Amino acid sequence: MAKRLTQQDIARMAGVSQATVSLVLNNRTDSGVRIADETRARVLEVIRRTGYVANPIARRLHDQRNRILGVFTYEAVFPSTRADFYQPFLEGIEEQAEEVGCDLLLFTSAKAAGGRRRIFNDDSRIRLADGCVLLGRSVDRDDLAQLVAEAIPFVSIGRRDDAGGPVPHVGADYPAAVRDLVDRAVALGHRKFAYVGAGTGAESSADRLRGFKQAVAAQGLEGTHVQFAGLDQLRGNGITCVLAEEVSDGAALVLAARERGLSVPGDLSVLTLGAATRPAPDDVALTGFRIPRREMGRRAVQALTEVLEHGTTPQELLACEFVEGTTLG
Amino acid sequence: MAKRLTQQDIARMAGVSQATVSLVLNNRTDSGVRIADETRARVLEVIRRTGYVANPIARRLHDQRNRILGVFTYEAVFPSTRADFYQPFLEGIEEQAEEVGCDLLLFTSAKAAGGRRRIFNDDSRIRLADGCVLLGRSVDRDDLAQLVAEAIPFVSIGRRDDAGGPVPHVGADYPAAVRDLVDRAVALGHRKFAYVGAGTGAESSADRLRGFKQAVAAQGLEGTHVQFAGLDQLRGNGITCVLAEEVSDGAALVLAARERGLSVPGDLSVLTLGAATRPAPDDVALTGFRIPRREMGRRAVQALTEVLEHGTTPQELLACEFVEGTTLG
DNA sequence: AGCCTGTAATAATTCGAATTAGCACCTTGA
DNA sequence: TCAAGGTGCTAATTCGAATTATTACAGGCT
Repeated sequence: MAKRLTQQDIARMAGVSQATVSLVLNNRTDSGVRIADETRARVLEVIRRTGYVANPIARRLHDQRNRILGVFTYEAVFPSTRADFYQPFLEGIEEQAEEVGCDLLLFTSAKAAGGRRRIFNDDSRIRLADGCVLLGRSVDRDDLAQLVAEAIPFVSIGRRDDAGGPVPHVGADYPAAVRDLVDRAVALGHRKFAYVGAGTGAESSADRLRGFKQAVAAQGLEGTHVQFAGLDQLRGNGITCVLAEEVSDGAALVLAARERGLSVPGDLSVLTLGAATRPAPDDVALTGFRIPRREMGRRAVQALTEVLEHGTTPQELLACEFVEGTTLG
Repeated sequence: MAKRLTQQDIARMAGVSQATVSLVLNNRTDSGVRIADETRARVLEVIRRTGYVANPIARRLHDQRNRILGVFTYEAVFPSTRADFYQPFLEGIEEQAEEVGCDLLLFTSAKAAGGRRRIFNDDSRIRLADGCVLLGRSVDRDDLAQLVAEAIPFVSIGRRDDAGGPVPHVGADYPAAVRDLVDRAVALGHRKFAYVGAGTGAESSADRLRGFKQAVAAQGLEGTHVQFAGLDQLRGNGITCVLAEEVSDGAALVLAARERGLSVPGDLSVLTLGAATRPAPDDVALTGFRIPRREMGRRAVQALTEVLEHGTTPQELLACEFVEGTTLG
């Protein structure tokens, strides 16, 4: 197997020094560097003849960037059961990575010590990348704290509470989106609301519930919070509008109501808050909002670029887009 | 911007030399190298505390392994329009990569000079990875030849013709799968067949058509080949069984026939050969075969491991599984 | 003391390309 | 004839980790 050509080889063939080859190759014409046209031509001719291409490895060693961005997820990204959630984010990430000329490193080697991957284990490879995008509904708090403590350049997709310091993130503005939904419902005459879902745990859940509470408080209305949707219970309390954190919960509620002979949105309005932890039927046109997942992916990579270049700590919330369905009236 | 830690830094902290850190890190215990347990422990402690990981670039400049496997595709992998095709392969790739403890590098930086990515451009990063899996319906012949010529470890998913030498690949055994379909149809009484699809260009197309021709020849029957499916033309020629390369073409044919009041498979049988270049409706239960995409992904990574370890040139075709649908009778 | 034998660690070099400092040569001009 | 200034190129160093050759030192033996 023919050994790869080096600049030294080219230099020898052209009867010049390795430095000259490098200068010609990089077309350096700035101050203090001059190569005679005749020499330049001779070197270029040898390069053309041999088809020499600079070894990217050696080249990267010199500047301080590998042009590799890491993508960390707490579970495998490709299984189709996870596709609904990860896919749109990754699409944006890939797009922007292509834009800035970086390759993406998926940390598949992070062995699941007990089912779930960890960023920091005895042989963490996180530093292989120049920086890292964190992807997942929730993020291990210890991992997060360590990332901050060790000043590893990273950006979380999804807002994160401080963890021993501010956490750079690109999230969705759930409070605003939920408030908007409540306000629309109020405008249509609704007065008694229920929030169905965890409302706690992951920041994304807490943010939604917070938006809900803010909205009902601002309107001076009643709003209750339950973990699970009990149709009878809701109806019994005179609730006319339900906000379901999970899309699948919302859809299930609509189907259950209709099965019971109730009209949606005639008797009950159901709004969804976009969470897609579980796959949901797509034959129910729920009213709610769309999480700008792809855009979040793009922005996360842009933010990471800023972190890498200026050492900043970007935090940004993107607006969610209202989706006109058939379940609000 | 916090500079990346180097072995020199670790050495300073542990009060030893850079060489010692390297030796400890690589767990070198062979002849002539000895590190006192106490020293080793001290160095390891600093490494653990700092989360230091060797710079892959520098490491790769010197020897040959990074535990990074590259994945090259000629287009973005994540857009949902491409998901049907890439997803199952990637699932297998990710699975096996996790198995062997390697991270995956997606070459998103390969600038699309004119829409399509290229492996070799002025700053090819292919060598960042230990080896590379090539993914796509067709592969640029020049790229392939250069990979072979430069002895870059790689494995193609999908059989490839020689390109200045044998091309390592893990493919699907289309000829056998198509022959099997024809034989089944013959057993049910069919005598006149048509193959609908390119049948040329990509190896996967050519292989299918070859299998088709072999099968009808072996049975001494008639088989015609057309690029596009014209229902009238097919019927006019007395054809009773159509093999459609593309799933979407097969589905379209079935829908068109039924719209025309024809019965499938009563009046016409339609078989699909699994190509998923375009998204297809999933409400038509086509009879045909399943391409073991996920398994191919797995095997490709295994094959790549063999290439890396033994310098072999594995070539393997996996069997396709017959899928009993409702369109053959 | 002098010599040998292990043991434990380090200095120095290597990989390939980029960069900086500086050398050797050639004109000019006084 | 010699300093000044410009031109064209190269030697030497750098990046970070791996490896080879070498040194330093302790303890045992004659």
